[in-house]
Amino acid sequence: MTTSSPTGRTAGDRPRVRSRAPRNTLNRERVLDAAVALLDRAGPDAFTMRTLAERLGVATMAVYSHFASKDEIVDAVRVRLLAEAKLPARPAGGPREEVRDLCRAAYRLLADHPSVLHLMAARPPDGDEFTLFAERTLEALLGAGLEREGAARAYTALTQYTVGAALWAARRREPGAGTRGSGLPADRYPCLNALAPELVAAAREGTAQYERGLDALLTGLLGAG
Amino acid sequence: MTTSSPTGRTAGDRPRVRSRAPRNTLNRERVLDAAVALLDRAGPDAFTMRTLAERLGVATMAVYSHFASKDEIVDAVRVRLLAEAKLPARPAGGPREEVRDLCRAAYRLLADHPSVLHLMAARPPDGDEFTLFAERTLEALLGAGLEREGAARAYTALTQYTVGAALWAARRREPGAGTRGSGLPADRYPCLNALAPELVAAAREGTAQYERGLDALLTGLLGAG
DNA sequence: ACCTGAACACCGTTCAAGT
DNA sequence: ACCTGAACACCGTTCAAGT
Repeated sequence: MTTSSPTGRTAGDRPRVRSRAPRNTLNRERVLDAAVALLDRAGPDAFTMRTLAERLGVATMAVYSHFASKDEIVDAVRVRLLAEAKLPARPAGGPREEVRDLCRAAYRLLADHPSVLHLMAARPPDGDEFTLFAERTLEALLGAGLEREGAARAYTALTQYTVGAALWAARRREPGAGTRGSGLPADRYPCLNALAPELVAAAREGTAQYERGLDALLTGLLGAG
Repeated sequence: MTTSSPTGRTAGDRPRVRSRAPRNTLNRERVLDAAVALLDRAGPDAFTMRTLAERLGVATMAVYSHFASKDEIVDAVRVRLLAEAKLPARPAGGPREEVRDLCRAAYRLLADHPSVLHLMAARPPDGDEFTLFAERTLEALLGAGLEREGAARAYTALTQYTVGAALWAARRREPGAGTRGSGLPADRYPCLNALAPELVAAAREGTAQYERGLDALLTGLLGAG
């Protein structure tokens, strides 16, 4: 990836020496690109103003010329990724299928970008940035026959379930997870022991597990359509 | 709260001066008590080894005589609170009611202790410490007629929904939340605008909203019992 | 064995200074 | 206007020392 440096710097013993960066290397766009990449690749713990600046090849404080604080960057990342979410085209199947496809798209976004997940868990979207998804979901719920309060409740429940499921799946994907079920006294916890393989499978599955639960929730909310 | 100090220290200008604490002031129990209190009262961001030690009236490093790291304390807090969770007595109503009551108890625990919520979101329980809740829920799901795989999937979906809903409710309870719905172009987002009051109400409700969604999910999972 | 204070390697952010 | 480096007030944790 590292082609010959345009600055012609010799690969000396103190590579940290950075001659002053060109006047307009940075802008909000470039900062956000690097932020998303860093967040997705290294996780929220490694998302640091110092390493972010390092990836950008610039001094730490240069970033503060474009964002007032780390929180402002985090907010902007969330807005960008939610805006990027590709919502499905309106399906032919009717309102129930549309709700299902919209939720699947939201789940996929969260599963693909663990960073957004973390950001959503820390501060659930409460308006402007989530508008398109919310609008179309509410429209479909109303189209499915729910009255106003029922549609609002159904939308909330669907979003809560989607975030919870994505969070679960993301954590299961991390290093030390998965090898459990042992160490439980079989006489005290017979069901847990008997169903250990199925539980591990359900936890490992992610998408398939989510979609089964989603169908159940939709059935409960909309009827057995 | 501050009664006269047993050490007879004069209320001088440097209250930070702490004469050596008695030999056995600390133990794991006392550390965990203070940790839970601090976590619940001040939130995860304020949960610091330094302030924890301060609450205990002891030097920061004293805590490390009983726990190897901050993570170990966090794990122990999670285990303790999950163990403390009061599960409901077996109801007369049958398996569906038992599942519902177990989930409500789990939601109440998470809602009452935002700290556990944060800890669960960061690392969902994967075995030993969650055993009793899992065992009884799985037993009831099998009793409701689900086969092994169906029970495991249902348990997973219920837990995911419960964590997601509690997370949502907890964040809604924080300072700047609630006053939204304005600023949206009504022609682009007609449903969102029309349902704004209902959405705010659903988000604000917490428990009632959770229980409606739970009933829907149970209906979808178990049939219209 | 248990508690302490100084110190180390981090972190986000302020500030005065460079161009 | 934009970028830089030193500095400040934090953080978790190591270490040598006290009792």
